[in-house]
Amino acid sequence: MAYQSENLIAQAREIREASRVSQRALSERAGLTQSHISQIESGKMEPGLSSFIDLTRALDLEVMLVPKKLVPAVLGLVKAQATPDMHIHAGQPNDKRFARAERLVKKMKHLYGSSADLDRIEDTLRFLRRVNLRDQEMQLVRELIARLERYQASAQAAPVVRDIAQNLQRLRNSIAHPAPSEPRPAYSLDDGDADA
Amino acid sequence: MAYQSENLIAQAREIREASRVSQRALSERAGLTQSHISQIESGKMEPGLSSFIDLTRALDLEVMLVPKKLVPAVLGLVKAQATPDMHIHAGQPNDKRFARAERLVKKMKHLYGSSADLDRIEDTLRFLRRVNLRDQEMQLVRELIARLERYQASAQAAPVVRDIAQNLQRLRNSIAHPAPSEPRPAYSLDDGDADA
DNA sequence: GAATCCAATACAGTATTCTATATCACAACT
DNA sequence: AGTTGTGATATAGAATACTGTATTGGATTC
Repeated sequence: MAYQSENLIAQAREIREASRVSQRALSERAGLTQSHISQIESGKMEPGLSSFIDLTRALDLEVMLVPKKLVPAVLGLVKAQATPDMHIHAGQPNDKRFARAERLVKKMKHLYGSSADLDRIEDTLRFLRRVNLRDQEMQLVRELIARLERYQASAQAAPVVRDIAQNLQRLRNSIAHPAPSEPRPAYSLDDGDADA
Repeated sequence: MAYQSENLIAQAREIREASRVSQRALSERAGLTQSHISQIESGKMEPGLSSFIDLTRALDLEVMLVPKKLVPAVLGLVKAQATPDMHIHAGQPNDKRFARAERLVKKMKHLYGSSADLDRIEDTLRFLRRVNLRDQEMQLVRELIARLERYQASAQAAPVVRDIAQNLQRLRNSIAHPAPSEPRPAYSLDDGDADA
């Protein structure tokens, strides 16, 4: 099931990982079991409010209620403080990034001939561009694009390109088919979409 | 009961009352039952995280994760903007609309058994919810949902459901596989995190 | 006094969380 | 090869969230 809470949970997970706390260590501090935390983080179960609070408190976080209107302000506040030595130049808006990436792919197709992998990348980029990506997801995309740029002219570009294509597609699938729980109907093929 | 969540819940209740929204009205917008809300507010039961989020979102609030250190700052920010008379738009935000629709589908699956069409609708809704829809597109979705609500119990629901599923899927495909490269309004709502 | 709208409460049934314990596969390091 | 730490998973059972529906008593307003 696609839950409304996945953002919050993903955030908590990121912070846990960033602070190098293992699920086990956290479980002791928060008073939950490791298995429980694993299932929550992997989206296999939806925590109760109090479990979630326990979890976040153990990470030195507070759950707060903020008027929608103020969300950007708070976000700014938190972000400013959170990464004092993180040099993520927030410069380029995502949209431009995608535009550049698509141009790059086009150029590669033109130079080295088109391939199934390049086609896949192009297609997936076009898709991802339209979606609201979480920071974490955007980060992944950024990395993949950077890698593509780095290896574009390399001799062994082929396997790298394939890997990038696979990663992008995986991300895409995780967004397009976010439901891990339903008994998958037989008609749903593993990879592509049912679209036609 | 006296749990960690007492505060948050009390806060939510205060805001509900300040906005003069009855439990019943809120229950409809949040997709919970009035009885449920009453028990939550009176501390007789601890809501799940997602129930709580549904609740707060219906009150135009966001649940956010804030480093303990920054809590006073955020508190100040929120309080400064304190609500002289906050009232809630009658217009349902899209998010709520989707939540309701998904809930409806779930109910239908439960009542009449799940079908390929219902699965498809569920899947597609989950997808569309994540995407930036243009006004025109959102309008279509709204109409389709309204139709689903109207026909949910009808005798000839089946063909209607199928038609709705088809329409939704077509919309989805047009987004996932845009024919030409198209610009999109880059608009990032509430997804924020402090990245590691 | 009747009619509303409100919140609280009850109750039956289902679905899910949550605990506790254990295991597995995969790393990294000795 | 063995040890250790990681996260993912399995299973079984107790607890409880959640739905739906319905009723209650209180406060209003006509």
